[in-house]
Amino acid sequence: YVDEVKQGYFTTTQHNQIIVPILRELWDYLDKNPRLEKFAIIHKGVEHKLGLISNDRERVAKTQLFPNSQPGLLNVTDDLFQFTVGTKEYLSMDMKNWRNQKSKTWQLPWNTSKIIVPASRLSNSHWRFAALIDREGLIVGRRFYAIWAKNERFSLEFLGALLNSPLAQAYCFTHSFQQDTRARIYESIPLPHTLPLPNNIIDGLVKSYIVFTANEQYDLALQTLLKIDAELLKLYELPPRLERKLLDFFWGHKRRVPFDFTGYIPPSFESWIPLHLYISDEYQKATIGETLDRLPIITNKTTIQYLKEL
DNA sequence: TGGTGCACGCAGCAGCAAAG
DNA sequence: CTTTGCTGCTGCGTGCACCA
Repeated sequence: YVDEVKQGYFTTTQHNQIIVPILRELWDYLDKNPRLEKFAIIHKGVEHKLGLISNDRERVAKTQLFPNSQPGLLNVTDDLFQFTVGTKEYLSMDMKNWRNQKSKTWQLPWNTSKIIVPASRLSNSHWRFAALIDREGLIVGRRFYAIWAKNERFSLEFLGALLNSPLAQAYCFTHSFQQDTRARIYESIPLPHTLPLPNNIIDGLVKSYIVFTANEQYDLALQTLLKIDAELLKLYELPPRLERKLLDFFWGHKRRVPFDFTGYIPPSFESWIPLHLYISDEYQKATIGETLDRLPIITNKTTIQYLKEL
């Protein structure tokens, strides 16, 4: 007998089960790409004294500003979405509440701009988490990680688009089996070989998306979000077949956004057209509502079920 | 300069709770 | 029962002091 795959093809879980990650072909294709850790530094949020959160949460977090406090996030809320968050709290900076007096996490530059991602998964679906762009200088508790860009040329809008993209989300889904997404999983998200310059098209689209969602213009927000994903995927230069496989991975899964988003190109649409061509073509001709009416009807249930199970 | 041991702070595990 | 999310706790890796 001859071994047909190398041992490295497999990954082990914490229970020593041997598994083959989903979308293995895609991750192999991106194996030589730079990883997030090369361009960004990630830290866990601050930690309070043992028992303090359970017994006296009011002492560390209030809904109103109070002396020696800073706006921030302590727990995940229902209105935490990709790019945006509704509910914010004010966290006490009082050293008496610190888990460790010498902790460096409290000294981090919280009042600077950064990306915030949750420490635990937000859903069991293929959309695992939501990345926020924080320009307010929020301080976060240990249920979150903060991500600072190492390079000035690396815009926060691009970083946010990258983390919220189907590629990063699929990567975390297929590489993490725990309740929590570990820092090293976020750090190892593959990046495109060539990064865009500041003020690129993605930056503008992300800024527009945030405005549209704030104004509850969800049709425009959905169109913009599709464009963000399309522009970002273009940078990876994936073979159309692989890009399509990645997008189909999300068909039927609810995305963490304040409107309905459950898929890209219907699986019954059989040609391997890249997303940017698919939406640009549709976008020229019609509004998104009309587009949805004109989408091909899914007829082959076996095919759909097969794609869902991939 | 390199080797060793130790202290400490954080990452992540175990287990709980709430909600459906 | 499952899903989602949280906190208490602790093993371990990092970094530093000390020594040759």
